Amino acid sequence: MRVPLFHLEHTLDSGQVFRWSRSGDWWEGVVGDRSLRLRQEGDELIAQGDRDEAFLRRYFRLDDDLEAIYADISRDECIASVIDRFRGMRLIRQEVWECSASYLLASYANVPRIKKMIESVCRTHGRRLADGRYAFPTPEELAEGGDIAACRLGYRAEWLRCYARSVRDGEFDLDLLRTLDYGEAVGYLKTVKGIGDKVADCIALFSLDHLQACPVDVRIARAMRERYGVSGSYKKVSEHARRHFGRYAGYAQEYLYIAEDRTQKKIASTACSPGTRTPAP
DNA sequence: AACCAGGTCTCGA
DNA sequence: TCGAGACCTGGT
Repeated sequence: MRVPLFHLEHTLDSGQVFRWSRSGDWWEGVVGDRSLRLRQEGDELIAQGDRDEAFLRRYFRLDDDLEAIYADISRDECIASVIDRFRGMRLIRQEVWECSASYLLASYANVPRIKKMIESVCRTHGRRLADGRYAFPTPEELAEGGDIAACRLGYRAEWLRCYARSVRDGEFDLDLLRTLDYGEAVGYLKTVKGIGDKVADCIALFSLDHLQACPVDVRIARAMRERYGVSGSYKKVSEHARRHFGRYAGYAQEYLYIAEDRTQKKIASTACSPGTRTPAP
Protein backbone atom coordinates (compact mmCIF):
# COMPACT_ATOMS: atom_id res chain seq x y z
CA MET A 1 0.00 0.00 0.00
CA ARG A 2 1.07 3.57 -0.69
CA VAL A 3 1.81 5.61 2.40
CA PRO A 4 2.33 9.33 2.95
CA LEU A 5 5.43 10.59 4.80
CA PHE A 6 6.26 7.61 6.99
CA HIS A 7 9.37 5.87 8.34
CA LEU A 8 8.54 2.35 9.48
CA GLU A 9 11.86 1.69 11.21
CA HIS A 10 11.92 4.89 13.23
CA THR A 11 8.29 4.35 14.16
CA LEU A 12 8.62 0.76 15.37
CA ASP A 13 11.99 1.34 16.99
CA SER A 14 10.99 4.35 19.06
CA GLY A 15 10.14 2.55 22.28
CA GLN A 16 6.38 3.04 21.91
CA VAL A 17 5.54 -0.60 21.26
CA PHE A 18 7.13 -3.70 22.69
CA ARG A 19 6.06 -6.62 20.52
CA TRP A 20 7.92 -5.77 17.31
CA SER A 21 11.31 -6.99 16.25
CA ARG A 22 13.31 -6.77 13.07
CA SER A 23 14.15 -9.84 11.08
CA GLY A 24 16.25 -8.95 8.07
CA ASP A 25 14.27 -6.50 5.94
CA TRP A 26 11.07 -7.32 7.74
CA TRP A 27 9.51 -6.15 10.96
CA GLU A 28 7.50 -8.83 12.75
CA GLY A 29 5.02 -8.24 15.49
CA VAL A 30 1.74 -9.09 17.10
CA VAL A 31 -0.86 -6.40 17.68
CA GLY A 32 -3.73 -7.62 19.81
CA ASP A 33 -4.42 -10.93 18.07
CA ARG A 34 -3.04 -9.97 14.66
CA SER A 35 0.28 -11.39 13.61
CA LEU A 36 2.01 -9.12 11.12
CA ARG A 37 5.09 -8.84 8.94
CA LEU A 38 5.92 -5.47 7.45
CA ARG A 39 8.54 -4.06 5.14
CA GLN A 40 8.93 -0.64 3.62
CA GLU A 41 10.27 0.29 0.21
CA GLY A 42 10.11 3.99 -0.37
CA ASP A 43 6.50 5.00 -0.08
CA GLU A 44 5.32 1.41 -0.35
CA LEU A 45 4.42 -0.46 2.82
CA ILE A 46 4.38 -4.18 2.18
CA ALA A 47 2.46 -6.42 4.53
CA GLN A 48 2.32 -10.16 5.04
CA GLY A 49 -0.04 -12.02 7.30
CA ASP A 50 -2.94 -9.89 8.37
CA ARG A 51 -3.16 -7.34 5.55
CA ASP A 52 -5.90 -5.02 6.66
CA GLU A 53 -5.07 -1.66 5.12
CA ALA A 54 -7.64 0.23 7.13
CA PHE A 55 -6.18 -1.22 10.30
CA LEU A 56 -2.63 -0.25 9.34
CA ARG A 57 -3.65 3.29 8.44
CA ARG A 58 -5.31 3.67 11.78
CA TYR A 59 -2.55 1.94 13.76
CA PHE A 60 0.23 4.04 12.26
CA ARG A 61 -1.83 7.24 12.38
CA LEU A 62 -1.36 7.77 8.65
CA ASP A 63 -4.27 10.16 8.92
CA ASP A 64 -2.09 12.61 10.89
CA ASP A 65 -0.83 15.47 8.76
CA LEU A 66 2.83 15.18 9.78
CA GLU A 67 3.97 18.29 7.93
CA ALA A 68 1.34 20.36 9.71
CA ILE A 69 2.37 18.84 13.04
CA TYR A 70 6.05 19.55 12.32
CA ALA A 71 5.18 23.14 11.48
CA ASP A 72 3.30 23.45 14.75
CA ILE A 73 5.87 21.93 17.10
CA SER A 74 9.02 23.31 15.44
CA ARG A 75 9.29 26.13 17.92
CA ASP A 76 13.06 26.10 18.30
CA GLU A 77 16.17 24.96 16.46
CA CYS A 78 16.69 21.97 18.69
CA ILE A 79 13.41 20.23 18.03
CA ALA A 80 13.58 21.21 14.37
CA SER A 81 16.90 19.45 13.91
CA VAL A 82 15.70 16.34 15.74
CA ILE A 83 12.60 16.19 13.55
CA ASP A 84 14.84 16.51 10.54
CA ARG A 85 16.92 13.54 11.67
CA PHE A 86 13.94 11.25 12.24
CA ARG A 87 11.47 12.49 9.66
CA GLY A 88 8.58 10.13 9.10
CA MET A 89 8.41 8.74 12.60
CA ARG A 90 4.79 8.64 13.71
CA LEU A 91 3.01 8.05 16.94
CA ILE A 92 1.28 4.67 17.00
CA ARG A 93 -2.39 4.40 17.86
CA GLN A 94 -2.61 1.46 20.26
CA GLU A 95 -5.64 -0.28 21.66
CA VAL A 96 -6.36 0.92 25.20
CA TRP A 97 -6.29 -2.36 27.09
CA GLU A 98 -3.07 -3.64 25.56
CA CYS A 99 -1.41 -0.25 25.86
CA SER A 100 -2.37 0.29 29.48
CA ALA A 101 -1.45 -3.22 30.59
CA SER A 102 1.86 -3.00 28.74
CA TYR A 103 2.86 0.35 30.22
CA LEU A 104 1.83 -0.81 33.65
CA LEU A 105 4.67 -3.32 33.29
CA ALA A 106 7.07 -0.78 31.83
CA SER A 107 7.80 1.08 35.02
CA TYR A 108 11.38 1.09 36.22
CA ALA A 109 12.57 -1.41 33.63
CA ASN A 110 14.52 -1.04 30.41
CA VAL A 111 13.04 -1.77 26.99
CA PRO A 112 14.64 -5.21 26.48
CA ARG A 113 13.28 -6.32 29.81
CA ILE A 114 9.85 -4.87 29.14
CA LYS A 115 9.73 -6.81 25.88
CA LYS A 116 10.61 -10.01 27.69
CA MET A 117 8.02 -9.48 30.40
CA ILE A 118 5.29 -8.84 27.85
CA GLU A 119 6.20 -11.83 25.68
CA SER A 120 6.18 -13.95 28.77
CA VAL A 121 2.74 -12.68 29.78
CA CYS A 122 1.41 -13.37 26.28
CA ARG A 123 2.90 -16.84 26.18
CA THR A 124 1.47 -17.86 29.53
CA HIS A 125 -1.92 -16.14 29.28
CA GLY A 126 -2.65 -15.32 25.64
CA ARG A 127 -4.30 -17.36 22.92
CA ARG A 128 -1.96 -19.28 20.67
CA LEU A 129 -2.23 -18.02 17.10
CA ALA A 130 -2.02 -20.01 13.88
CA ASP A 131 1.63 -19.17 13.32
CA GLY A 132 2.67 -20.16 16.82
CA ARG A 133 2.85 -16.66 18.21
CA TYR A 134 0.64 -15.50 21.04
CA ALA A 135 -2.09 -12.89 21.21
CA PHE A 136 -2.06 -10.27 23.91
CA PRO A 137 -4.24 -11.72 26.70
CA THR A 138 -7.69 -10.31 27.39
CA PRO A 139 -8.53 -8.95 30.86
CA GLU A 140 -10.39 -12.20 31.52
CA GLU A 141 -7.44 -14.38 30.54
CA LEU A 142 -5.11 -12.30 32.65
CA ALA A 143 -7.43 -12.14 35.64
CA GLU A 144 -7.75 -15.86 36.04
CA GLY A 145 -5.44 -18.54 34.75
CA GLY A 146 -1.80 -18.58 33.85
CA ASP A 147 1.38 -18.80 35.83
CA ILE A 148 2.07 -15.16 36.49
CA ALA A 149 5.00 -15.92 38.79
CA ALA A 150 6.78 -17.51 35.84
CA CYS A 151 6.68 -14.17 34.04
CA ARG A 152 9.24 -12.61 36.39
CA LEU A 153 7.33 -9.34 36.69
CA GLY A 154 8.49 -8.59 40.22
CA TYR A 155 6.20 -6.24 42.10
CA ARG A 156 4.35 -5.48 38.85
CA ALA A 157 2.66 -8.88 38.93
CA GLU A 158 0.20 -7.85 41.62
CA TRP A 159 -0.54 -4.55 39.86
CA LEU A 160 -1.27 -6.34 36.59
CA ARG A 161 -3.47 -9.04 38.11
CA CYS A 162 -5.37 -6.46 40.10
CA TYR A 163 -5.84 -4.20 37.07
CA ALA A 164 -7.04 -7.09 34.90
CA ARG A 165 -9.60 -8.06 37.50
CA SER A 166 -10.98 -4.58 37.91
CA VAL A 167 -11.33 -4.24 34.13
CA ARG A 168 -12.97 -7.65 33.85
CA ASP A 169 -15.38 -6.82 36.66
CA GLY A 170 -16.30 -3.49 35.11
CA GLU A 171 -14.93 -1.66 38.11
CA PHE A 172 -12.48 0.13 35.86
CA ASP A 173 -14.39 1.10 32.71
CA LEU A 174 -12.33 1.35 29.53
CA ASP A 175 -15.34 2.56 27.54
CA LEU A 176 -15.83 5.39 29.99
CA LEU A 177 -12.11 6.14 29.86
CA ARG A 178 -12.35 6.65 26.10
CA THR A 179 -14.97 9.37 26.53
CA LEU A 180 -12.94 11.49 28.96
CA ASP A 181 -10.88 14.53 28.08
CA TYR A 182 -7.13 14.55 28.73
CA GLY A 183 -7.17 15.76 32.33
CA GLU A 184 -10.05 13.53 33.33
CA ALA A 185 -8.50 10.50 31.66
CA VAL A 186 -5.21 10.97 33.51
CA GLY A 187 -7.04 11.36 36.81
CA TYR A 188 -9.11 8.24 36.22
CA LEU A 189 -6.10 6.19 35.12
CA LYS A 190 -4.17 7.17 38.23
CA THR A 191 -6.79 5.49 40.41
CA VAL A 192 -5.22 2.22 39.24
CA LYS A 193 -2.43 0.81 41.44
CA GLY A 194 0.74 0.97 39.38
CA ILE A 195 -0.37 3.80 37.11
CA GLY A 196 1.19 7.11 38.04
CA ASP A 197 1.83 10.39 36.18
CA LYS A 198 4.13 9.00 33.56
CA VAL A 199 2.29 5.82 32.66
CA ALA A 200 -1.03 7.68 32.59
CA ASP A 201 0.48 10.11 30.09
CA CYS A 202 1.77 7.26 27.94
CA ILE A 203 -1.68 5.69 27.84
CA ALA A 204 -3.32 9.04 27.10
CA LEU A 205 -0.89 9.73 24.27
CA PHE A 206 -0.53 6.29 22.73
CA SER A 207 -4.08 4.99 23.00
CA LEU A 208 -6.50 7.82 23.73
CA ASP A 209 -5.55 10.38 21.07
CA HIS A 210 -4.56 13.01 23.62
CA LEU A 211 -1.65 14.36 21.63
CA GLN A 212 -0.95 17.09 24.15
CA ALA A 213 0.12 14.46 26.71
CA CYS A 214 3.85 14.62 27.33
CA PRO A 215 5.21 11.62 29.25
CA VAL A 216 8.45 12.46 31.03
CA ASP A 217 10.79 9.53 31.57
CA VAL A 218 14.49 9.83 32.43
CA ARG A 219 15.41 10.59 28.82
CA ILE A 220 12.86 13.32 28.37
CA ALA A 221 13.85 14.73 31.74
CA ARG A 222 17.46 14.76 30.56
CA ALA A 223 16.56 16.32 27.21
CA MET A 224 14.47 19.02 28.86
CA ARG A 225 17.23 19.75 31.35
CA GLU A 226 20.13 19.78 28.91
CA ARG A 227 18.44 21.30 25.91
CA TYR A 228 15.90 23.59 27.54
CA GLY A 229 17.25 24.19 31.03
CA VAL A 230 14.08 22.88 32.65
CA SER A 231 14.12 20.51 35.59
CA GLY A 232 12.13 19.74 38.69
CA SER A 233 8.97 17.79 39.40
CA TYR A 234 7.16 15.67 36.84
CA LYS A 235 4.33 18.18 36.70
CA LYS A 236 6.63 21.10 36.19
CA VAL A 237 8.64 19.54 33.36
CA SER A 238 5.65 17.99 31.61
CA GLU A 239 3.58 21.16 31.74
CA HIS A 240 6.48 23.27 30.57
CA ALA A 241 6.91 20.99 27.56
CA ARG A 242 3.19 21.13 26.84
CA ARG A 243 3.19 24.92 26.96
CA HIS A 244 6.32 25.15 24.84
CA PHE A 245 5.36 22.64 22.12
CA GLY A 246 1.62 23.17 22.11
CA ARG A 247 -1.22 20.81 21.28
CA TYR A 248 1.06 18.23 19.64
CA ALA A 249 3.53 18.15 22.53
CA GLY A 250 3.29 14.36 22.54
CA TYR A 251 4.80 14.24 19.06
CA ALA A 252 7.63 16.53 20.14
CA GLN A 253 8.20 14.30 23.14
CA GLU A 254 8.55 11.22 20.94
CA TYR A 255 11.12 12.89 18.71
CA LEU A 256 13.14 13.95 21.75
CA TYR A 257 12.86 10.43 23.10
CA ILE A 258 14.18 8.73 19.97
CA ALA A 259 16.99 11.27 19.69
CA GLU A 260 18.07 10.68 23.30
CA ASP A 261 17.79 6.93 22.77
CA ARG A 262 20.09 6.96 19.75
CA THR A 263 22.54 9.26 21.52
CA GLN A 264 22.76 6.93 24.50
CA LYS A 265 23.18 3.87 22.30
CA LYS A 266 25.97 5.57 20.42
CA ILE A 267 27.76 6.48 23.63
CA ALA A 268 27.36 2.94 24.91
CA SER A 269 28.75 1.36 21.76
CA THR A 270 31.66 3.78 21.71
CA ALA A 271 32.55 2.98 25.30
CA CYS A 272 32.66 -0.76 24.60
CA SER A 273 34.31 -0.66 21.21
CA PRO A 274 37.74 -2.24 20.78
CA GLY A 275 40.29 0.48 21.20
CA THR A 276 39.08 1.72 24.55
CA ARG A 277 41.46 0.53 27.16
CA THR A 278 40.71 -0.47 30.70
CA PRO A 279 42.84 1.32 33.24
CA ALA A 280 45.93 -0.53 34.38
CA PRO A 281 45.67 -2.22 37.79
C1' DA B 1 30.64 -5.58 39.25
C1' DA B 2 28.34 -1.55 39.81
C1' DC B 3 24.92 1.25 37.81
C1' DC B 4 20.69 1.99 35.60
C1' DA B 5 16.01 1.28 33.75
C1' DG B 6 9.70 4.64 29.11
C1' DG B 7 8.26 4.95 37.83
C1' DT B 8 5.16 4.20 41.60
C1' DC B 9 4.16 3.82 46.32
C1' DT B 10 4.35 5.35 50.91
C1' DC B 11 5.36 8.51 54.32
C1' DG B 12 6.65 12.72 56.64
C1' DA B 13 7.05 17.72 56.44
C1' DT C 1 1.93 19.61 47.42
C1' DC C 2 6.57 18.13 47.39
C1' DG C 3 10.92 15.45 48.36
C1' DA C 4 13.11 11.19 49.94
C1' DG C 5 13.73 6.34 50.10
C1' DA C 6 12.44 1.58 48.97
C1' DC C 7 11.70 -1.54 45.41
C1' DC C 8 11.71 -6.91 41.93
C1' DT C 9 14.59 -7.96 38.37
C1' DG C 10 17.75 -8.08 34.76
C1' DG C 11 20.38 -5.44 30.97
C1' DT C 12 24.61 -3.34 29.91
